[in-house]
Amino acid sequence: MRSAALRRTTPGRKDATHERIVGAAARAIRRSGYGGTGVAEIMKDAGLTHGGFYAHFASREAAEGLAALERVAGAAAPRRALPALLRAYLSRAHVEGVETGCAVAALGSEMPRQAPGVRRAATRRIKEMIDLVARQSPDWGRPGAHQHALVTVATMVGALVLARAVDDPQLSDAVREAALEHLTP
Amino acid sequence: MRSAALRRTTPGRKDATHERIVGAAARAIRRSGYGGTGVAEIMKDAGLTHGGFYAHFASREAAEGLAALERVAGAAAPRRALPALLRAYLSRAHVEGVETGCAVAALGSEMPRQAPGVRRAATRRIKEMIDLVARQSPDWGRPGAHQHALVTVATMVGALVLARAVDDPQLSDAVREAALEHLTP
DNA sequence: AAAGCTATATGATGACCATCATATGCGCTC
DNA sequence: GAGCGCATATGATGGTCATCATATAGCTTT
Repeated sequence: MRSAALRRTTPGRKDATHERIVGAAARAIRRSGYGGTGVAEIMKDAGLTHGGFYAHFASREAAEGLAALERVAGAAAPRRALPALLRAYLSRAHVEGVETGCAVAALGSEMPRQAPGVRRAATRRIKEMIDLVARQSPDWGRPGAHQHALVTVATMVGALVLARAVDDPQLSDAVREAALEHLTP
Repeated sequence: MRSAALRRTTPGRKDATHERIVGAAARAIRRSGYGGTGVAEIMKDAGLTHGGFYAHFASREAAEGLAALERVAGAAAPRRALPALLRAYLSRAHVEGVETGCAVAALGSEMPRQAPGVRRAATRRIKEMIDLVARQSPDWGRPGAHQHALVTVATMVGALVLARAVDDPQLSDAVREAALEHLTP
């Protein structure tokens, strides 16, 4: 059906498809939420059909646990300094790019009702995000630096959630910009 | 079936039931999310059965739009001064009381994919929350006060979302307390 | 106190979805 | 270059859920 992209049995190719499915699941879940994402949607996103899903995962839940572990653009990517990270995190592009952006903001309020495995993965991601911010903070090492990172992350996530939730573009921009100015000295 | 609570046709009683259903829907939605809340769950919460739902609402979506408008404890309630409001909002009780707490934190990351009516209602709630904080801020009226309120609300919501998302009680408390100390001077 | 109006209950229907059994067809091996 | 093994596709099945048609029962009016 597809041309060259779809070798069938070459050793190691299954793993590639597997990762493609996980990536598609991560995107679909951020787009449609945990409950709203069906197996069919995930597989269509990966360019496959729903039946083949179970050659890779035991159940939908298993896949969602993994997908939560998927690399999170906003949380893990940039090694730049804090101001640049903040500008990227609080950019209009990130507000509009729910599907590929920070999963903590996209799924945060759904976490309390997720399966334990999913919550564990989310907790790990959140800790990574806090550590990332803490290490890039100017007073890294001083007392209170960790607390300060907690607050910074809370403000980042809260501002992104609000800027996305609201259907008023002016308010959305105002939230982003107020948070950005507050956080960048 | 029930004893005295269930008069059938007394004028005005339908409205009371109606409000009971809206309240039940608001709780159920905060508990189970927008997609995860079924008509049966809402009606059971209201002490009725699923069929009667359609005597009150045209569809599930219609009810959900209304439920989003429902008064939100954390967002609309207290007229006290800012520090008291913050202590309540960032209390452990509020972290644990998803069902009756702030709907913005409980549903924020689900908002981008909701129906227009729901988003409009959410936007109004968020604006009310911002105004509430702005009015109670000590520098109410001075330039920048509104921007400052935006940041305060973002930090409040973000901290609550994170404290609830995480499955590590210590981290949950740390986020709450760091945000609280940062916001109360 | 009987009849009628109307709020709620019961049960049916059709859609959607996760899961699984089985079919198909691509490359690798000989 | 023919057959075989394995990844993916197809189609079936059972469960869940929203919606609706119809049944029931309590208040109200006379």
